[in-house]
Amino acid sequence: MSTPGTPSFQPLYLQIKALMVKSLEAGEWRPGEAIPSDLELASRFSVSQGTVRRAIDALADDNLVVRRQGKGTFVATHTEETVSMPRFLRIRRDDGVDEHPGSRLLDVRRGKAPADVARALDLKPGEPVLVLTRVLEFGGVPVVVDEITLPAALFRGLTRAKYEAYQGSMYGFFETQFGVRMLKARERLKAIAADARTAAILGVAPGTPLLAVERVTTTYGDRPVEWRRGLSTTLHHHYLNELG
Amino acid sequence: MSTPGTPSFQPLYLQIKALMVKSLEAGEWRPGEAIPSDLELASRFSVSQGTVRRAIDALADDNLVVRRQGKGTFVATHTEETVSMPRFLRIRRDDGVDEHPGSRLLDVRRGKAPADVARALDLKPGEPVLVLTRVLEFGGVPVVVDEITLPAALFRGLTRAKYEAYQGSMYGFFETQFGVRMLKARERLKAIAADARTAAILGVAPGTPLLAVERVTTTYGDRPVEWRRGLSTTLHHHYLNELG
DNA sequence: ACTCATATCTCTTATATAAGATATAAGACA
DNA sequence: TGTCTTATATCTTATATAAGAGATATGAGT
Repeated sequence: MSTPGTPSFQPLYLQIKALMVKSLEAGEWRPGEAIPSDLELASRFSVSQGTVRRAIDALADDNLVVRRQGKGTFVATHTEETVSMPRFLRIRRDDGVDEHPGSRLLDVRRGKAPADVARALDLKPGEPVLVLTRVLEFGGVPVVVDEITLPAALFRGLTRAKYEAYQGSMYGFFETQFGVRMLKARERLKAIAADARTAAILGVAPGTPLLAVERVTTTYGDRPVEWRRGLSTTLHHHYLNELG
Repeated sequence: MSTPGTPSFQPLYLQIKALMVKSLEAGEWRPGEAIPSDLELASRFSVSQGTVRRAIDALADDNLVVRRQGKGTFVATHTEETVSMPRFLRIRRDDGVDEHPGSRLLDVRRGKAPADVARALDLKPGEPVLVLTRVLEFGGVPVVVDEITLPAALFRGLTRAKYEAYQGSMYGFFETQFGVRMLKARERLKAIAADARTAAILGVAPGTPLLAVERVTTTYGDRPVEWRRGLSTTLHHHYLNELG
């Protein structure tokens, strides 16, 4: 019988995985780069190739690395998402066309974390944050208004000009410019009535039902590093979710 | 160079997996039962135990089977969800309490598939369907109104009385009474204004923003077998989604 | 209650082989 | 000589096998 609370037996390959996560977190292997080969890692950790493989499989399951046969295993990155669909974006066109939306930054300002956001971000209420407001446009039509709150301490030097100079996705920007890697997210969806300002941006009548998506995004160790709230018209778009 | 269209190389363990899916689909191994042990399967398919393991791992990833160390590998079932949260239900209370909602059936009627539903279910427009209407209640408070459309051919003999006699989740009912196993689902979420009837059921004002969840549920071979549309108040509840 | 045997899944190692990617050497040819 | 093509070697990950030890659950016997 195992005492509740006692950490149950952890297989070797998960221990190896944990070591590798540390290397990733410490930046020993950087996004986009290849990590050492199976055999190198096997000798480094003094385990068999098969055990290293299982550890890497687990990392690949968590989307921390990507394996490419014949080439190597690469640290996952948000900077290669410009071609495909951003990994965390679930809004789609109703007609099924897989369009990559454009992003338009409306505003960057500093502020203090309100109580609820502070709780979600593990900050003390009133700690300095950055608040970005942006619009996602499908085919030039505004569909989503995002309000993105970031702990100022992690994103020192983020300005509107800096973001606009960057070519690529927002998470790619965070990753390359601030070393903050967005790994997981938890979203809570609600339906709300459009306020006047959002309605104006989205070109709908105030009071129109909008899809509200509140997201807490985390990095290594499930540490929350982003809080955002997106409001979407769902006249010609929807939020897609696959249950498996 | 591989000719486009040529089926690319398929590893042995995936072939074994496919064979096992056939056995599951054919009902050789029934929901809740144990499948043969690793070693038995290895000898049956004339491959090593390791290869069988990988095949079973793949089945477990797809939620088709569940492994229990020391006991065996069991065919996944919806009939054991009464204790835990139903696997496909994402509506949660805002206060974080993990409550299992109650289900109240309002109506069962037969009808003909309208064009859009027919398309989603791979039926011809006008083919006979069953339409169930039910309410999900959290702590006795109605939160979701579901309209569930089923191909009549697959659910012959489904009546209100029969469902109410069954103790357990709806998918458990479908599984045990009709042999239809719900494996995957694809949901499209929108925000809409409450119509008069739904508003009355949910106890909100007509026009209140509701979360609309359209679901197409599939069984083996990605064959669609259920279409449903749920309308939820999101005053004290939300739809939870983890992105990973 | 306790121990023990046994059947199960789980993990680790070791060894081969296959398949994809890439660089380099060798040869054909103008 | 210079360039193109082909063959070869050598990386990489991917797959398969076999054998042994560990962990968990169950039931039989004491």
